[in-house]
Amino acid sequence: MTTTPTTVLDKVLALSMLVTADQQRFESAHQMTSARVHLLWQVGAAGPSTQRDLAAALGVSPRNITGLVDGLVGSGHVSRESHPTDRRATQVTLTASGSDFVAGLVSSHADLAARLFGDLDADRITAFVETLDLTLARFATLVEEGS
Amino acid sequence: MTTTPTTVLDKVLALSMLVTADQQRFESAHQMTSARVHLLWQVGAAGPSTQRDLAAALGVSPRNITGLVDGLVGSGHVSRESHPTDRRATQVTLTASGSDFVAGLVSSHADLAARLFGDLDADRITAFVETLDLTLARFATLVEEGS
DNA sequence: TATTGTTATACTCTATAACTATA
DNA sequence: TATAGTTATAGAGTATAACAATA
Repeated sequence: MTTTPTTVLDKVLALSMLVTADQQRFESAHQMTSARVHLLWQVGAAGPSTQRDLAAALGVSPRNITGLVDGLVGSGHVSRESHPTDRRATQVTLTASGSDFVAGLVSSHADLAARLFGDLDADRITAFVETLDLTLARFATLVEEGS
Repeated sequence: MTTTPTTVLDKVLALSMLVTADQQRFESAHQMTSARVHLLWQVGAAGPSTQRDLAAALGVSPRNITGLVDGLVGSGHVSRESHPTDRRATQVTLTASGSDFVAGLVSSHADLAARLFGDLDADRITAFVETLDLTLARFATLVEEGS
């Protein structure tokens, strides 16, 4: 029985889709959308950020950030604070409720990872990660060739 | 150096995101959106389908399918044919252009898979797929417990 | 009476372009 | 002159609810 490259890729994508479905359950349970969660995650990771920085980090337009922040201010997850040195800019900051949400997100992610990979042999994990690293490195090579 | 389960999961997701980015390049090169590609892929896999069936397969509302099919009829990728036995229903069918597009999609996917996994040792591939299968099986267990 | 697809309406995410306030 | 964010406008994807034609 030979395993084709396409089969391997499809299994990776199947796993990823299941993880995505899990995230969506978390989101709808908290009446939150993916775009807003992404923004909260970013602010949680980078700390208070200007909308400009968030637009760059999320790869969307500044106008889009305005709308997402509007929604998250409305739901009480973030606040707009004045920038200490640049009066044009605002700093998007997590509220207590926003911090709680991000903490829940992180722990839900860690829980899932632990239940998926926590019981596997150390050797198996090592080999698995090695293969992933090889593949990710190969992607970088492809991008160089492609562009 | 210990590898945490979260690190493993994040690498899987990183690979998946790169694949997704590759798909998006393909889509924008063909002036196509993910939702429409998904519908075309489904029709390619299942053959001519009612809009009802497509709604169920894609997990979206029937109304949504109406809009997607409208767009794909406009771009010439599908046509609405009358259902042979049920006069309420329409059958969404690939045109020649739609079939070409799906064929391109399949070969692009296979190409990427070959470049990512084609040169790896057979042993490494076997171990990798085994771990993926273990993890996917574990997901099924989680879902049973969860619901 | 139930089902298929459409019209009506609305919300979220996304984009570009023009504008205001600052730098 | 350039930059940060907003208003204006538009389009795609998504949803529910009401309705027509057909089963």
